[in-house]
Amino acid sequence: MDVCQEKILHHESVQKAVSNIPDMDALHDITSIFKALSDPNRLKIVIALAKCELCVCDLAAVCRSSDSAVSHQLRILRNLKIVRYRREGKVVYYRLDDHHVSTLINQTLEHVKE
Amino acid sequence: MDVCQEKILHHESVQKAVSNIPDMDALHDITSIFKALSDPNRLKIVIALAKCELCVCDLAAVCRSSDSAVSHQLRILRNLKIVRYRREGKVVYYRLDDHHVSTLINQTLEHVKE
DNA sequence: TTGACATATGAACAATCGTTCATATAATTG
DNA sequence: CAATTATATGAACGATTGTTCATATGTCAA
Repeated sequence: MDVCQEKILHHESVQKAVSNIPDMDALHDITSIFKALSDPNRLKIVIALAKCELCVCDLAAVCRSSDSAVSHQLRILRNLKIVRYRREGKVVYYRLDDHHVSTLINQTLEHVKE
Repeated sequence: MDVCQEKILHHESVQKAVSNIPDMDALHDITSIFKALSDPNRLKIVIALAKCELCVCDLAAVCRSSDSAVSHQLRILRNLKIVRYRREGKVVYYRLDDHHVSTLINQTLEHVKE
């Protein structure tokens, strides 16, 4: 696949567009967040946690999904630093970590309400 | 899979969280947008189009990808009403359609710059 | 220590995704 | 008309995803 000599119809516009594209690392960070929020159950989890902290079985109830499935999804959200957790005895409580995600979610919910 | 009688530790919090979860249709709409933006090439396309309209081969250059691949991605964005297009002779110009997506993208780019 | 409970995790599987390649369509040019 | 250019699309393929099931870990209570 050779894409270096690609034909371009509007060089100036392309150059301007390219200069506005974030670097690979930033791009990866953004798409990771969007991918995390593109699964219905993960989105439900994040929306739920935007209100208050909840434990795993609470979140399973919110998602109407199994504890195991939710735990798997929480690991993904944890790895992306979207959620934090604290253990209290047998129960593990999750809450949102990144405030960017909170505002992103709240803005999105506002848009949907329109 | 029986999830109706799921154990719940914090009934009140769960109830509050559930009442805040958008209905299935809205949920599907939101996750579709996020999924669209979770692919690096589609994100590049949308970021590029946030600045000005571009034709398919311009976008292929921006993504450093093939015309065909970009065309496939544009169809997805078209179906989600994220982009619009207009034909001018042989050339098809794309631009962002939904202003929600524009603001979402611009806000996200702002966050990344922090 | 044993049992019960809450959560985590690895393997496996079907389903979905994004690309490539070949081909089709649409518009322009000669 | 035929040739060329720009874009679209269907089929096929490997890669990734989200779930389930079985099992492991961690904590408490008896």
